[in-house]
Amino acid sequence: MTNMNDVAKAAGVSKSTVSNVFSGKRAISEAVRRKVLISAEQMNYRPNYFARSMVTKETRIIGIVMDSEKVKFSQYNISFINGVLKECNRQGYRLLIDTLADDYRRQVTQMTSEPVDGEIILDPMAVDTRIKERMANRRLMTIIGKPPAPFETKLCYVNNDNIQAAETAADYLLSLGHRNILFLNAVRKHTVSQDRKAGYLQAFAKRGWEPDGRLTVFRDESVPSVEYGYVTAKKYLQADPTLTAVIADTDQIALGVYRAAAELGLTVPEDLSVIAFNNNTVYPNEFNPPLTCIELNGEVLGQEAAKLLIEQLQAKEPLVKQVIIQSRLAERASCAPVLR
Amino acid sequence: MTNMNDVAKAAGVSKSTVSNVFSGKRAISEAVRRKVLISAEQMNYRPNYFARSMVTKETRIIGIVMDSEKVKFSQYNISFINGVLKECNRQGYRLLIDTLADDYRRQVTQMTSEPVDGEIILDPMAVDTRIKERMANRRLMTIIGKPPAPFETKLCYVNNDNIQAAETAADYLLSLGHRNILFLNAVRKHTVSQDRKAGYLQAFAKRGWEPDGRLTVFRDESVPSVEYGYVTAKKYLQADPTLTAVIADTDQIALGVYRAAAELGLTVPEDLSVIAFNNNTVYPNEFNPPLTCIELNGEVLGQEAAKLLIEQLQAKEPLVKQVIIQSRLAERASCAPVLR
DNA sequence: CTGTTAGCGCTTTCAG
DNA sequence: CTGAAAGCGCTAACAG
Repeated sequence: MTNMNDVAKAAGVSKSTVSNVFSGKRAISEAVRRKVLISAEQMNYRPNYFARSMVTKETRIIGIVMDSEKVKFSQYNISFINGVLKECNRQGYRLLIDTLADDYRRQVTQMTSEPVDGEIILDPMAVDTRIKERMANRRLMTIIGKPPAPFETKLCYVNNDNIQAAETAADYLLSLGHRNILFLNAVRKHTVSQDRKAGYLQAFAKRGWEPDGRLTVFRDESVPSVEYGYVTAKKYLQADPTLTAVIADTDQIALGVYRAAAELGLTVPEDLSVIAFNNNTVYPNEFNPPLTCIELNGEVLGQEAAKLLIEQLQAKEPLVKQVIIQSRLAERASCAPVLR
Repeated sequence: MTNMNDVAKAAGVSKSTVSNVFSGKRAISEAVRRKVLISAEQMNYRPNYFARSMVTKETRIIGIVMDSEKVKFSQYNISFINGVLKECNRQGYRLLIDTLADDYRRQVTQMTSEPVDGEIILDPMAVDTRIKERMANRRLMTIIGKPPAPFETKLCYVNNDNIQAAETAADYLLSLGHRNILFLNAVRKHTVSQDRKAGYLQAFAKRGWEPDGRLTVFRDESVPSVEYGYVTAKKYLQADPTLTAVIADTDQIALGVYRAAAELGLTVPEDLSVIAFNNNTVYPNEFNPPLTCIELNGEVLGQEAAKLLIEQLQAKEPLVKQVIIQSRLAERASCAPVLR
């Protein structure tokens, strides 16, 4: 590999002149600049990324770390990633999927600093060693979702307003006259599910009511989405004919609900209203009937996360800031007033 | 930041001993090893990623580069990425989304070597500067899809067997008695579309027939998938009542076809058979009727791509190898024998 | 505006 | 099995 010295010699200038041509940190006369660039071009030279990073202590790479057990992007993540990517591109950063399998993490030979300036942490958990460890090392990060309670006021995070989202969903159904609403929530351990439950309760509370606690179901992680929606909805709908509406955690779960309804001879939305949280506008629109949704804008979430992280990287002072993203109701055709 | 020297001093050993403890390149007595590890732990030390990379000339990061215009993962890409990630994890590599906006790429200050050992190149085009440039610099890569003709025999690539896939689709419809089959193909410029067209023609040819050339339509990139399926299918179906089947490039396009059919009073599959290429088993299964597909296994593609790239990285000799992935027919309920 | 010099933190000879 | 010394390719501080 040809290096800076070679280029300097070929162009008949000093190493630091070449450095400055490429880093732009100091003005260089146009004549010299051109000479250097031509030599570099001929020799097919480009500055070495690591050598530069080593001295500047900056990589211009941000990491995204997910739960190392799953190491798999979901439907949900993809729009998020696209948002992150968009902002990275705007600001000249690269994105590293910064998850190593646990087998590797534990090996001493793999114990190195992370090659990133900062990280976006996905799926924070109530007890999260990833976050603790990074705080101990003063690494910069932004969390997606609500961080564990002890850190909530100390960290940067970006989150959907899950309380508002769930309240909007429940309130919408209540306003259509529904009273017995089945809530097919996500996995219990995540903070999202707790917030959504709170929002759901709040919608009832605002009217001075309280829903039947048994109508909030938490998902079992091992069951696929559609299956979860199908099995659970079928069970509850059969057991309780007064149920007139379902809130589903995702559009795929709603699909399962549709199937259950069809099998039970229930028509959506005449006999059963269905609403879901989701962040994909393509499929829900083509469901039969088109699915009314609370649209979570994953792309905006991702973009804000990247923006907030990069803001931290460039700030002189430590920065603590939260960004909460509102979601909105997209009325389509899966909800209707309850028939008396 | 604490460095190797600090740890060496604290542990009362030399720098190179510390180095060997962390790199595992030379055996170290258990007593010394433990002493070093304890000191490191106390000082919260981890070897610096870049300093190491700089001398080993290895990053253990692989890049994935997409068309820098779009910088956006599609539905299609996600399972692919998951496959790549799976293999990276298995082998202890990290994944960098190695796309910088064109504005940045063109800046001299951003001209550096890429911080990766090798790259996976997405969406190769007939004339692809990304590939040319990398070949000139002897960078290691594997291409996804068929590389531009001049390089086809010189590069590693992984591809779906698109000819086989399209032939299978067309043959299936022909065997059901369909003769006038509309083919809603992808964008013309990609090699995929050409291969699929070839497969489609081949199915006819094997029976000594030739389809009406006007029945193969290429997609206009600017139109969203569902829209493309809807508008095109509607137009052709109205113009030509002898059409009894459609091959759609993706499940979303098929969704558009469903809508067109519904509007024209055509029932799927009785009046119109629909089949699509796709790599998502969740949604198509829940369509009404469930969509018969040629299933492209994106995850396998991704995994093989990563495997092939890492194989190159570790090979002593240059390696040229191709991996072709077969796809299979998933019969669901959107195709039926043609009625006479 | 240009050049000289001293590291950044690690691995890698090469001697012990 | 351990240690000393020489670089990897770059930037930054300083002097001209």
